[in-house]
Amino acid sequence: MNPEANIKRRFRTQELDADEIQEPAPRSDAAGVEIGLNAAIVAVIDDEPVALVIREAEGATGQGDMLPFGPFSPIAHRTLESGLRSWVAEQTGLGLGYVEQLYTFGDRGRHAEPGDQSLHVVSIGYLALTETGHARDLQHGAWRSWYQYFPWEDWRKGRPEILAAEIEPRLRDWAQRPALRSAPVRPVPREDRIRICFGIDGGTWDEEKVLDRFELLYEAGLVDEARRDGREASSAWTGALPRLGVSMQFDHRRILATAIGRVRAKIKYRPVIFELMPDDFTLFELQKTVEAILGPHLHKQNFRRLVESAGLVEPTGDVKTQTGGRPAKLFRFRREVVLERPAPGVRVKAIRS
Amino acid sequence: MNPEANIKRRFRTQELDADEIQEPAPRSDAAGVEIGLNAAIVAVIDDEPVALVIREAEGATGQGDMLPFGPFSPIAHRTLESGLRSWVAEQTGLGLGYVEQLYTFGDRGRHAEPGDQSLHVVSIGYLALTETGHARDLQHGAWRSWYQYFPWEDWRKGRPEILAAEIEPRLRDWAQRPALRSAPVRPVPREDRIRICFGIDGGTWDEEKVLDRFELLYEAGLVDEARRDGREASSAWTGALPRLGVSMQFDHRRILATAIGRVRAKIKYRPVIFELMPDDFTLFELQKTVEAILGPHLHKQNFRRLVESAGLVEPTGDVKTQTGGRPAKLFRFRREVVLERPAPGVRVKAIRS
DNA sequence: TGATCATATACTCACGCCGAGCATATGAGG
DNA sequence: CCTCATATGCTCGGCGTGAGTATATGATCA
Repeated sequence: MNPEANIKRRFRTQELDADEIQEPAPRSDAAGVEIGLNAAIVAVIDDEPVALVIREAEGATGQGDMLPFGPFSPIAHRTLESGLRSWVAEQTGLGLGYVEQLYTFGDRGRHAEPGDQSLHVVSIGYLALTETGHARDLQHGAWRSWYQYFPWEDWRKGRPEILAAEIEPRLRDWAQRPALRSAPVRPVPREDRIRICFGIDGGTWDEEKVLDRFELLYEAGLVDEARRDGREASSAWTGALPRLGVSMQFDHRRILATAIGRVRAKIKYRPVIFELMPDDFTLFELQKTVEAILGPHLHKQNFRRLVESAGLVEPTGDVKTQTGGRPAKLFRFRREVVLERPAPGVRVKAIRS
Repeated sequence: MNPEANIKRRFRTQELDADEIQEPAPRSDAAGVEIGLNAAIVAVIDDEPVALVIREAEGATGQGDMLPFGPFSPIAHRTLESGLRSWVAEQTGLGLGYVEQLYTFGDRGRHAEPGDQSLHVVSIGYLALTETGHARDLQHGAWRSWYQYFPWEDWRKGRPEILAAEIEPRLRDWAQRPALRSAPVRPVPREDRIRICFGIDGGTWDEEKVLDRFELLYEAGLVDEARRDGREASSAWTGALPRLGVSMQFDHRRILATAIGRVRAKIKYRPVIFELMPDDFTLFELQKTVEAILGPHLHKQNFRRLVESAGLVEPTGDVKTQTGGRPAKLFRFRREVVLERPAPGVRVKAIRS
């Protein structure tokens, strides 16, 4: 049995995803699939969470920022990850440290430039974390706050106004309109999806659902990428739509959303936060970095107790003065924790026989 | 700036992964990358966790079982996931329900048939969960206990003997030998990796680290796939190596390992376990299914309390007799929970301003 | 120089989750 | 009808964690 010699068209099984993407007629052939490697590189600079973007010159053909990316070449690249590192090094001058694969996007139309709907690119998104010190080595590109692309995710000053002012009314309007081509077996009502994603009507805001929120806005035609991809805008708001965040080229904003959600989730069960920290830091600086990633404020004393009792840090012996008050003890990451604890806090804990 | 018109060979940045794969000379050109869609389809039949495999006829060219898979065709397939569903339907007759992307594997040599080391295939692995009832609709292929491929993961009867008898001594031997080509910046000593992955010397067994354990065995040359891919076997044991689990073709065992780890992790924070259950079930049947996935036994009363108090199930009103004792109440999954709770149990909880 | 303030650090308490054991209900099978 | 196996219900104790209060120490400025 050799399935590779057996490419033919076949019937569509029922689709479970509630996706309504328009389908342009494909033009390229089966072999013409290109693999794009995309890097969402995250750092925290001056307590601001930032992503590394390549900014398009004004008036250029494309529209908006891009993430560093390039095609995967099986000749030049030993692995997918090394290919990514090469592209990032070439395009930005940055040598990556921590790198983690996020997701592979392959929907039609998502990664399409205007006028060329048939380019079939499968995007493999990666998350990279960079220490603030290294972040300043940048040669090309720019660090840009990720809240410029997702203003509704910025809860540092309380609930963002854009939610009640712009997003929620338009989403409610969209929820009233009939779904066009969705054929999920058991569709989740739009009202419920909105409530879950945006935590309204008694729901709670889950800071990890960054991608879900962006995809909902995309489906509702409320972000520029949706209109660019040919999705019709909400009829009631056509022409009067404000830009919900700064858009990006291709599906890069989706990849960045995936990255933000992943970081926010991961720092809770893996010590990846230290990938963003310099070698020595105060506990308050650490907390500020965590808050930059997660959003809302944390309880200071409990944060301190948590971090110390978990054995995540150890004091260096030095202190940092000029903090505006009592000098703060400096700490460093205890790398040995990963050798000691398996993974802090699992839910259903098993009992040993 | 157009990175796509800029494919050329570039220097290698430092590699952070501790990988020592041999690198055959590439033969295909840059455009010849094929995308393989692979499905790890999981079910629980008679309290046994099983995966759907295509069994190779005896004496055929390849060696070992395969997961259902096929190449992605941008013409025939609207999305990656619909392509996967098509391939599975064709090869097994099974219509998939819950499907989730796992990981994209792209290392050289991993997905290579003997004698053709230059085939460049990027494998996108998927996890699918199938209810026991649907599982019997199978037309081609076979359900096979996943512990046949990973006997060291089977802790239902206590710690598997194969660990102390076969695996640990060989791993300790491997740890003593010098690393050949690894060039990580901050290498984790082999002893520590073994201790973390297999929970020996005071470590704890983490049932989610299925992939880490398999990759360690691969690196140590202790699984058949490693030898097939050209990795030299442990010198001290050459010729006397027992097979550690049943091997699979290509990198399918690695994908299955990823799938097992993902299911084990995911049932702890998402109600995916019900994708494996029939509509009506007793709480003990539910517990048995969870235990089939996770391994060790759970505390019965606490499991019951957890499931009920979380609002995950509701009684149907019926009972199931002939259970050998008092008839058990039948329950069904309360789908509304996903509309109510965001995600049970996050670690660092944020306080509202 | 000393008063004042801001920050760092320490201690305490209470609630709730969860591991663990005991007790009771109910029907099957001999 | 007795016995057993399983289902179901209840309770206790420890620990994690949210949250408040108290103290230490140095910067800043009148």
